[in-house]
Amino acid sequence: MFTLPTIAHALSDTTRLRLLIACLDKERCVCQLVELIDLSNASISKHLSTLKAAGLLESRREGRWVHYRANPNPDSIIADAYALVRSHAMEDDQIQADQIKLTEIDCIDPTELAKKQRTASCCTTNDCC
Amino acid sequence: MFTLPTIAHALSDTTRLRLLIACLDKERCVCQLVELIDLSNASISKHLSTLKAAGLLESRREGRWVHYRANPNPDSIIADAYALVRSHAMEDDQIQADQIKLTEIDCIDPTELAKKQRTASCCTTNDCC
DNA sequence: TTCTCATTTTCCTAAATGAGAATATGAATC
DNA sequence: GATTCATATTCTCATTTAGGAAAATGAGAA
Repeated sequence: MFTLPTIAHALSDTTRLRLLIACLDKERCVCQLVELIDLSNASISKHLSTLKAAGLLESRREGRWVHYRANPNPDSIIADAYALVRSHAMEDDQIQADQIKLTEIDCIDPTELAKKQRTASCCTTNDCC
Repeated sequence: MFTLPTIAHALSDTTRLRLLIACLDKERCVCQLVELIDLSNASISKHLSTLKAAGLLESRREGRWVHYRANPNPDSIIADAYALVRSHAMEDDQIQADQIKLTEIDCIDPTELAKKQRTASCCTTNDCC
């Protein structure tokens, strides 16, 4: 089904690795992941679809929101990929910072996140508008 | 030491995966690997250096020949990568064909291989010269 | 139906990557 | 020392990829 080169390619990008880890133990909606990672929603969406195509994430639509999570009943190769990630990526500084930020994001109503992202679309770095 | 994204990137290319598997259980010189895979020695050499930089292969020079092999005392992350490869890449058709071809290559004197590659440098596909 | 909105897709650009030809390197042999 | 030879590196070109802006999609709300 899923091949090692495809899975390895999905894991070879640090942004994708961060996204996967963010969804390993908890379902996340796209706006939460955009909040975690400082990239456009278009980029996040493309990375998520790469992870999904590799079999590392699955998605579920709920109204206007789409939630991503790790596969709870993975193939053997996917399970081994998860194990590799859990064993050898969690001690990374960026990943640990992400874990902290995710606990903060969990405290915010996703509707608030989405609204913030909507209004900040014209200027992401400075708060001009 | 070696990071998951770097290792995953090395494994994400099928040519590199074939090279790694060819060197998993047996040391191979570059001319044997060029014989296995229909690419220029420049390309093979670059892929090998990528694998080496990721910690997946090590090299040993013996006179004019350079031999590559998997690390016999790997870090935990490298060992897990080897295990992933052994568990989930060996059933691939191309890999199995490689295994057969490698047994044939093992029967040929490397000096013969090198000579053949030297003379065939101008036309790899057809035997015009 | 029309509007709003979260997400995805399309389109484009800039940077990265894979490939081979030509050249360089490092080591044996003459 | 000059030459030969196995491999590595450099250079260039074609293809792929990451990124954002803008348009499209799909679903609830008015």
